[in-house]
Amino acid sequence: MHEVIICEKPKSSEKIARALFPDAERKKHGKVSYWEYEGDGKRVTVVSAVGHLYSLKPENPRAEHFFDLEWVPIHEIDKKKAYVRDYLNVIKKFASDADRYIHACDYDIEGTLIGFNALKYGCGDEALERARRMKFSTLTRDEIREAYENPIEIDYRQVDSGAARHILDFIFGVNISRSLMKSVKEATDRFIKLSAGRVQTPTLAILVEREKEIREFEPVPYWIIKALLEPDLVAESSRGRIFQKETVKEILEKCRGADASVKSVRIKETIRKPPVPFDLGTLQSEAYRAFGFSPKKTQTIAQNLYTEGYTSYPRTSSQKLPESIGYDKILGELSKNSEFKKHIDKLKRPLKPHEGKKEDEAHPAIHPTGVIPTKLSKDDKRIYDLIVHRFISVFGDDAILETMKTELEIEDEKFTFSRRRVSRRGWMSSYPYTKIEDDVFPDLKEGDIINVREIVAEEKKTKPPARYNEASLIRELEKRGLGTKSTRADIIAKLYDRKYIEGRKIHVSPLGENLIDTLTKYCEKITNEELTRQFERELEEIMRGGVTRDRVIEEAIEEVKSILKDIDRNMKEIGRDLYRAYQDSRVVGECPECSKNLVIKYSPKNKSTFVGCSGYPDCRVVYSLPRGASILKTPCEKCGLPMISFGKPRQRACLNPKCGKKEIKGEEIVGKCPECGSDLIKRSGRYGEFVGCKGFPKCRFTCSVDDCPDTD
DNA sequence: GCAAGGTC
Repeated sequence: MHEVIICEKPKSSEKIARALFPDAERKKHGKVSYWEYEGDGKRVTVVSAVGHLYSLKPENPRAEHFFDLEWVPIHEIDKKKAYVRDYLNVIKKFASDADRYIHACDYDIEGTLIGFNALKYGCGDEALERARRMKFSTLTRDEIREAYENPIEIDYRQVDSGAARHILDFIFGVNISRSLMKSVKEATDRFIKLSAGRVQTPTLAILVEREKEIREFEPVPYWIIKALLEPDLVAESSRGRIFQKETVKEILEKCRGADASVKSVRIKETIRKPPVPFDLGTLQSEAYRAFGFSPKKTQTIAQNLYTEGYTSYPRTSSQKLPESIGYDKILGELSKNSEFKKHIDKLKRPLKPHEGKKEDEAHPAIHPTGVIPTKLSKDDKRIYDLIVHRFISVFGDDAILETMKTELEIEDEKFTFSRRRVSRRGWMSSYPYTKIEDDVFPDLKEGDIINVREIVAEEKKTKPPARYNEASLIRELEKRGLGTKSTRADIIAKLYDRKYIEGRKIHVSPLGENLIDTLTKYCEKITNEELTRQFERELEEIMRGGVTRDRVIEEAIEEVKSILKDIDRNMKEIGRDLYRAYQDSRVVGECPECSKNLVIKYSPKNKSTFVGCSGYPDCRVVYSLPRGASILKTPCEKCGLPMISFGKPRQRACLNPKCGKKEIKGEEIVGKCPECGSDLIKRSGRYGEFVGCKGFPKCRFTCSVDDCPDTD
C-alpha cells in the first residue's frame, strides 16, 4: 500500500514526517524535499504544497466581465511563481501510484482549500474520494500522531467556504477594477492602472477620511504658561491649554515679580514590565520605529531569516512563547555569541516569559531558533538582532521607573514639573531599542522658595489628527479586521504602487481621493468594512450549511452586475474625472519657462521616469531624475522648484541640478524642526535611530522617527 | 493589466 500525505508548506511537511516516521528518509526532487518511509507493510511519502498551488482564472479571458472562473496552476498565471511548478510536480509524481491520501494542511479555511485543490486538480477525483483529513492546531509530535491515527473526512462545506471567498473577491475586485480602467480608456483613450478590492479600497478610504479631516481642520490658538525658575528649571501652569487671551494676561500680571513656593514633592515608583514577544504586526511596528523599515521590508527579511533557519515562522499573530519551544536550549545556543551571552547570563531562573494577550493556534510568537547566522546583510542583521534582544528581554526582570512630580505656587497659581529616571534597568539593559530616561532630580523640598526669572506665555495651535504611517496603518487594519497578518503590508505597498498614496507620513493623491469619491457614489459597499463583514457572515453560513456556495456566488454576481451597470451609465464622466485626478497627481510644480505644469513623465525608451513640462512640444523643459528619487513637497529655497531626495543614505537636492542647492551628504533630512525651523535629521544613537534638530546643540529638539513632525 | 490569500 502506498500512502501520500500532503502538507501545506515545506516546513510542516518536515515536522509531520519526523513526528510520524522518525526513520523516514529525506529525498530531493530538484529543489523540492519530500520524505519516504517503508515499513509495517506500507510505503508512505510526505509531500508539500507551498501555499496555494492553484489560482482563479476567467474561463473566457475575452469576456467583457468575468463571472465564470476556473482553477489553474498558479505558475501558469504568474511567472514569478515558477517555483510552484516543482512542488506540484512532486505531488503529481507520487500521487499517480498511491492508493491512500492524507490531507494534512493547516486546519483553517485556506488550508483546507489548498489541500483540496492539490488533491482534486493535482491528483484527480479518484484521489480525492480516497482522501482523509488530519486535524491539528499545532505541529507538536503528539498532536500530529493523534491526528494521523484518527483521521476525519474532508469538510466540504469548509472547502466551499474557502472557494467562495476566492471567487467573491475576484468577482468584486477584478470586475470593478476593469470597469474603472475601461472608463478612463473610453473617456480619454489613455490607459492607467487602477484597482479596487474588498481590502485595498477600505484601506484607502481610511486614509482619505484622515486626509479630509486634516484639510478641514481649523487650528485654534491657545497658550501654555511657563515659569522659568532659577537656576535652570521650567514649570508649566496646571491650567494646561488656555484658549482666552484675557486669562493669559491676567495670570501673567498676577504672577509678575512673585516667587514660587514648593507645595509638594512626590516621588513615585512605577513598574515597567518587559515587552511582550513579537507577533508579525508588533515586529513590523517596532522595526519601523527603530530602523524606519517598511512593514513589507521587515516581512521579507523575517521570511528570509525563517527560511535560513535562524528564526521561527514569521506569519503569526501569537504573543505567546510556550515552554515546548525549549527556552534553555535556545538561550544556551545564543550564548555562543558573546554579545547575547552577557544579557542571557543576567536572566533569573526559572525562566518565565512576559507574554502578550494575542494568540495563534498554529504558531508561537516570533523567536530565534538558536542557530546563529554567520553572515547577514546589514539590514537582515538588524532585524535578527532585534528579534534576539526582544526574545531575551521578555525573560528579564521588571524595570523600575521613578517619577518626581513637583507642585509649586506662584501667588495662587499652580505650576508643576516632572522628572523621570529609570532606577532599575531590568529588561531594559538587554533591549537597546528603548530610551532609558535619566533625568536629574533637582534637590527640592516642600516649603522651598524659588526665584522666578520670568513668566512666559507660549502661543501654540491645536493640531489636526496625525497622518498615518505604514506602521500605524497596519495597526489600524488589524484593529478593524481588514486583511490578514500576511497580506496587510502588501496591500499598503499596492496603494503606493498605484500612486493613490505617497510619503512616509501618508498623503493621499488626488487620484486616490477621486477614486474613493467615485466608488462611494457607485459602490459604497466596497469603500468600507461592510463588504468584509458580509463575506464573513456568508462564509460562516456556508460552513454551517445554511446556504450553498453557488447561491452566495449567484447573489454576488447579481450585485456586481448592478454596480457595473451603474458605472457604465456614467462611464465617460467617471473616466474623465479619474484621468483629471491622475494628471493632478503627477503635477510637481510650475515650469520656470512657460508657467505650465511640470509633471512626472515616463520614458518607455529609457525605462525611467523624469519631470517634464506639460506644454510639450511647445515647451521642452525637462529634468532627469536619479534612480529611486522621490519628489518632495518642499520647494527649493533658492529657485522654488521642488526638492528631490535620492541615493543611499538619502540626500536632498534641487530638481534643477544647475540650481545647485544641495544638502549635506549622509544626513537624511526628514522634516522641519517645530521649535527653530531648521532641518530635522535622522541620527543614530545608542538606542537606535531618532530624529534630531540640525541646530543641535543650540536647539535640542528630538523625537522618535515615528513621531517626526509632518513636512512632506 | 484587474483581488486577496496562502507560501518560497
